[in-house]
Amino acid sequence: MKLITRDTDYALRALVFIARSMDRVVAVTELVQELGIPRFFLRKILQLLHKKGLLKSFKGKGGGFILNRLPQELSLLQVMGVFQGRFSLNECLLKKHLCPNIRTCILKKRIKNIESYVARELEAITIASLIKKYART
Amino acid sequence: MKLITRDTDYALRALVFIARSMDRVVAVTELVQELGIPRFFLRKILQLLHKKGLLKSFKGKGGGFILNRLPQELSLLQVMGVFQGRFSLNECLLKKHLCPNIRTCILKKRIKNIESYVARELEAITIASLIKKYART
DNA sequence: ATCTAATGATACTATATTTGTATCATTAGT
DNA sequence: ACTAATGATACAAATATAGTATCATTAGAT
Ligand code: FES
Ligand code: FES
Repeated sequence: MKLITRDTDYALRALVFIARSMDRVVAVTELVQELGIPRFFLRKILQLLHKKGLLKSFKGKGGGFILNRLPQELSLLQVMGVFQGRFSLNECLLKKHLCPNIRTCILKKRIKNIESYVARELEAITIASLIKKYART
Repeated sequence: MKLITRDTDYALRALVFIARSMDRVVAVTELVQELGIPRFFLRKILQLLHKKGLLKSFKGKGGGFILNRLPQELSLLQVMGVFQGRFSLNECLLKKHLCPNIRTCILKKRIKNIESYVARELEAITIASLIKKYART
């Protein structure tokens, strides 16, 4: 089972490419050619990133997208948030019959700990950290 | 987005209940009454747990299930494995165009680290640790 | 032996999510 | 006016999740 869905994946790649293009406006056509993502699907993804404020868009001829955040403030966690909602393991594993001590439930605490660890790590994976470390072919 | 699906969830509750019943054979009917899980769905789940060797089953009148593992050697990770397959974030986020240094890819390493952390934690959540800490109502 | 209450195996159905397509309106550069 | 881009929105296909149903097999009880 995968934690990261395809749209998150595609979005991340597009964002990395756009970030590398600095302040140049990048059109969908270019991204499709570079990344090999189905055109209409990618458009929908970029439109959503725009609606959520992660991208700035320009309509009309010569239009396209640029980042609307600093690369160091744009994380994988945020991108996942856009397409997959908030990450969690599961609300409550042992319902009332099996786990009466809701206040002191240690299992719940352990689950929350895992969740926040993962969230922290995914937040640390920023676009900036990705464009720094990898050169283009 | 939830990491744990319903069948894993149900399976865990059933296993906890069965573990608490010690060496007594527990039938589906009893579990349905206690846990309020749809009968046929629960049957399918238990049959799969049996096929995967986590439960021992007894057919015929007075039949049912008992654990086929020591509670301290039966973890949430194993149960998830049965119903959801191996947990992973995503194979490779930035394919060859964006991430040419496959051998030294730091992103990949970070992702693997998150995965193995989560796996370790989920393995530490054993049935034994659950039946010890919570009394029945 | 027969009845009965349990699981084994397997196929089917329904619902939700993921993934992808298509169309028309709007905008802006030339 | 023409053209090349995104915005909004609806539609459709594929897959995964959740749940049902049926018949065969087994073993205890009488
Ligand atoms: S598992 Fe939900 S309160 Fe303990
Ligand atoms: S992300 Fe796949 S090799 Fe770097």
